[in-house]
Amino acid sequence: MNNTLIVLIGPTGVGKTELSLSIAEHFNTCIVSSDSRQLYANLKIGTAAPTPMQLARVPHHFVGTLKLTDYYSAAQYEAEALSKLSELFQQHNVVVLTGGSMMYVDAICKGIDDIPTVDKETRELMIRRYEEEGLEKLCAELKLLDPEYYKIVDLKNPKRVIHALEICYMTGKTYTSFRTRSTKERPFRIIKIGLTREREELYERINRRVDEMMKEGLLEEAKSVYDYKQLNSLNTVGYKEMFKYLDGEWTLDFAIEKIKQNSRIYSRKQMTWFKRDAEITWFHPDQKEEIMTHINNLLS
RNA sequence: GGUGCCAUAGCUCAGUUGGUAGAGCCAAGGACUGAAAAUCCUUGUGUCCCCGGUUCGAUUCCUGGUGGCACCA
Repeated sequence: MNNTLIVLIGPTGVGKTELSLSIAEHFNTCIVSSDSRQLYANLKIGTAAPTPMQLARVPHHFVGTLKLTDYYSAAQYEAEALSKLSELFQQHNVVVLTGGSMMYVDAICKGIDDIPTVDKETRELMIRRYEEEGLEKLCAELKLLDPEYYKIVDLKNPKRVIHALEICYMTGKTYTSFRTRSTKERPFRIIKIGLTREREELYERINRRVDEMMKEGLLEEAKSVYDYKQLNSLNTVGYKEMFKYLDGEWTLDFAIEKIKQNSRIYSRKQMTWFKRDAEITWFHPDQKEEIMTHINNLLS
């Protein structure tokens, strides 16, 4: 029997965690998380990370393993998660992967190009140049250094332009030369299950979950990491809004509304990404029977 | 009760020297390969409060009404 990775995806708040536990328990296996924020140990409440009780039910990987100050990226995740998977497949025929970080999921399923990691100095320099010289100047530079990528890159998106330039400067080669955009072969079979709900139903769940987070102490959690608020790990829905409140810019009620709103927007962005993936078979989270039948049909 | 001001997109408002209107927010759609819960892009027909009047033509000017706000009683 082939090793199989069951990939459970869907927008935030749809109900991935609970279903992933059921499936993992059914196959007596473990869960690999694909969530770029649940990775951080100090962001439990605001990222709706699995609770201690849930963690006790099924072994999880890549949950709460990072410090807020750690640098991390989708590529690092790809390497570490693949290595972890090959280890897990020695014990299990089936492993469950779940999470909402679209690029992390794709990094595992399709792989991403082998591009050097940008060092701290280069990134800081480029961010400073962006702030001092402006985006247009950097675009003009990219046009000279990598005309091919210049033609297709979103010239209004600073992160894309900056990253391409970082690679050009660090390697002396064009960013294009690293961009193969090819899909990598994986030594396991992948079954993609998408979870979805009616828009209204999903929004209600998201709104309710934010209220729950507040009751569980999201504000206290945000206070506890306030000193790190400028870090990328805290450029996260749930925390950035609480910081606005703590800084006196927003009222608490307004900040809570913004968390709900930004979570709703995030869920739509996730759906936009997942919609174009033809390999996903979609279900409502309540269709547990149908999902298990679907998986078992593919496994047999 | 009197006087003044206001009434335009789901919300906050701009504007039309009279030729039926546009910003921000919201919302929706999209992009996405080492910062991704990030970052970026696209999308605006609405009884211009209601009834009359003036006018070739009124959301715009005028009478009256309704609602809101302020001040005076």
